[in-house]
Amino acid sequence: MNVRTRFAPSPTGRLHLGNIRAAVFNWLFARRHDGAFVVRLEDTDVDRNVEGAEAQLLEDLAWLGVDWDEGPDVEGPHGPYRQSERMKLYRAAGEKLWAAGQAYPCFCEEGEGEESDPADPGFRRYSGRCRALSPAEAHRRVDAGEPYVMRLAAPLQGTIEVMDEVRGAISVPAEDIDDFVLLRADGRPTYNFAVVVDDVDMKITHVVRGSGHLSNTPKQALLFDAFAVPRPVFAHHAQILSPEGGKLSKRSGARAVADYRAEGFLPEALLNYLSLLGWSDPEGREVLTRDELIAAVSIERLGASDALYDPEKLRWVGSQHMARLSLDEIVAGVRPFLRAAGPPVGEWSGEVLESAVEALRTRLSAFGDVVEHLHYFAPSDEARTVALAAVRQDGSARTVIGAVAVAFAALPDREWTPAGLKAAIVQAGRDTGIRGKGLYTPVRLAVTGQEHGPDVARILHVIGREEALARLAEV
RNA sequence: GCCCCCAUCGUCUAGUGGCCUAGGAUCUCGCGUUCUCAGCGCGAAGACCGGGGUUCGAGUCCCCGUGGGGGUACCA
Repeated sequence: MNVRTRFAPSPTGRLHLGNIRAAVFNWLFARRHDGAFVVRLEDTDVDRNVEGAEAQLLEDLAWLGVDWDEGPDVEGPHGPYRQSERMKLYRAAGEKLWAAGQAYPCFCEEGEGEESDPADPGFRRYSGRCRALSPAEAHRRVDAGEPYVMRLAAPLQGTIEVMDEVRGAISVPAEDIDDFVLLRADGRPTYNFAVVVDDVDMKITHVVRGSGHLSNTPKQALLFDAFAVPRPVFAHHAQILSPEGGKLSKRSGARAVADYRAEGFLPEALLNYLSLLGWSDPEGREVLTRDELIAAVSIERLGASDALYDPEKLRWVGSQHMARLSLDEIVAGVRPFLRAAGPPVGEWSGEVLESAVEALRTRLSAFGDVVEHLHYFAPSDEARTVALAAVRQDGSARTVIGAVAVAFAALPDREWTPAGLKAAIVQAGRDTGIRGKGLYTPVRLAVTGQEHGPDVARILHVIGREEALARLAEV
């Protein structure tokens, strides 16, 4: 079978962690089987469409490395790929179902003709009143221009069974699904109808999505049946919930894909983390490349229970991917963030830049993290004041600083390197008879204003002779 | 209200009746490496939601309860 999957977002805003999850799996799955991945825009709700959202959405997908074979901006044999441009198709599909006796026009006002149950306050269901109309009358009234909606002639009794690849067979009583609306009075399709018409037309073979869509599935299955086409494979995976377990909303950490991008997060790492929610590698690996994910992905390994978004683990995955990068790659990734930080760090280049990145690389989950660690090179005034005071109070420390300053001053320029500086410090230690902590800490304090941080020699290399000597002289 | 789905360490998960005195990852803590921090290595702590069944045997199967998620729209 030629696998075809799709991602069908609404252009209502940025792509979020929640909605991207389905895109990731569908894409991985299509690639795994050399199939096609289709992007379709569900923009039938004109009021909710947001200007520019479509372009951003595609941009976010592209950044993630999720590429599509057919979509709004790619010609394909099953287009157009915007629902707003497919209106004729939905109407035609409605007519077809009517002609086949699977649907019927309904002339009731909205809310009219519904059954209710005094014993069950929340109960509401369309009675099927217009279903009883004779074909002749229905046609007469439609032809007369009377407003109507098209409803599905849903099964009256029995149970509707749907096969879900993740959770097995699920069934719902037929009475719980009424003759829902397919085409609105203004001719626009409802969500469930548009989805199925498109999935049929676009020959979608696997519908993989979050468990939130599970309750739509029986309705959609009924529609596939009404069209007399085979149902696609349905698979409902875990949905992403907020860290607290509630719905993933902006407040609860549902960040836009674009935010991660802006922070310099590695797209491959985000892809990796997302795939880990509700899916597990048969070999138990947790850090996987794009290609490894494609090779490993399968519906069988999808989980049924919802997963909580865990920013901590995301960071860890990010750091793991970062660790696999070469120094050059990190330098390149970090450069824009350094530039934005302004001088002097914005002007680092060559060996100095490399040294700085080498000093910081184990602390990065994303390129943008680099700015949080710049204080190691450019300490705040308060930090230095406090640190300097501590050094001045300590006779041994002052001795060290003096010796180190002398050693540094004598260091040829070409030896102003991490190795050369380290040697100079060691030499100063020998001269003063002070070693270990007593030797390094005063230097670190005087230079960085902090007790902890990356290799002191590296920091000295980065800040340069002039600045380094100036700081030591302040003691 | 009614319908559907879900339920293993705080979190992500492995586990398809005996291999489970429940494994891995993250997080936390300790030790080691090291001038310190980060990283890395090693170790510790930490879970089968509750109650009934079925079975020689249940984390694994069934039922009920509880909790969570979703639906119940001429929203998507």
